[in-house]
Amino acid sequence: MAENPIDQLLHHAKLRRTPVRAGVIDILQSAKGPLAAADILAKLPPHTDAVTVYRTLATFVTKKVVHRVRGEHNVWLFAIGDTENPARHRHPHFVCESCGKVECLHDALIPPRFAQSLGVSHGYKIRYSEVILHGRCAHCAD
Amino acid sequence: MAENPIDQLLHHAKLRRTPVRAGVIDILQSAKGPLAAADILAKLPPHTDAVTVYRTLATFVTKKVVHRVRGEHNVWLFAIGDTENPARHRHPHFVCESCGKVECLHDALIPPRFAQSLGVSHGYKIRYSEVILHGRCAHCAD
DNA sequence: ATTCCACATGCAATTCAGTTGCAAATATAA
DNA sequence: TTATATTTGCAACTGAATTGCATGTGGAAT
Repeated sequence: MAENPIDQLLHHAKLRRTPVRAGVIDILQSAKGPLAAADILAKLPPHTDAVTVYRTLATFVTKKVVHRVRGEHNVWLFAIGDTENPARHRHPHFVCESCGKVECLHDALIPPRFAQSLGVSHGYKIRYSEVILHGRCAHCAD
Repeated sequence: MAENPIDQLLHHAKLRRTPVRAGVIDILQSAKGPLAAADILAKLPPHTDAVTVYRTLATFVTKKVVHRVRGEHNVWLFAIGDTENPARHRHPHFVCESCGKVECLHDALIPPRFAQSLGVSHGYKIRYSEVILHGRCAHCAD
């Protein structure tokens, strides 16, 4: 029972270690940004079942192992989150409208009470704010 | 050539007046919030073709007659926008995680330079900020 | 009022992300 | 090692949205 980082992550989330789960975590950990299920599937060993990947990702989202963002075309993209600190999942994201690249702005902080400052009607309870910045990345700008 | 509001809107957008276009505008104008293509289709006369509705909405988006928001389950929702003032399309939206209702926060203002304040990397050009507040509406709260 | 044609529509077929049901396989605790 | 709750794999399905193409039409030009 070697407690490498992946084992720790899965154990902490109370999930069994399976090849697909370990593979998905490994892929997301070395990814530069959020990936679509199809991208992840393509990086997994051949013949890996897509349904298993979808279910793995869904499980990871509910267990807060990963978080998901919407890409330009309403496709879910997944990124490793901070299991210890769920609030860390709630960072803004950037989408490049030219190359489609998506980035997590890990360190950006959505101002506390930001939602309230927007004038939500009385009686509404805000749980979290989804912030997606659209523009052009350094590579695609000008 | 009666220049009622719908005619004005279409004429301003340099689009021909057709029954489906007029119907979609009429439906969106009297809607309480953003609607999915399927909702709009359901309110149009029977046997209206779904493809026409999708194409109509796509045209309206590019002509800035309407704007679109993503609902809870990655489905596009459409709402009438301010054709005169495109910046008005860029308001925050609210999604109720309980009943699924989506609202335009027409009057809320995303602070100028909000995006910049989030610490985007150098060289990135932000075109607009997408803000979606998730929570529970007054009806679903507590 | 009539003509004409770029633009808009209708239909059928297709794509693509994601889901569901169920039987077989397997990770882990006992 | 065994027992069982979980997870996987397969096949079939759903639902949003798109595409190709032939037909129809709004409205400017005549």
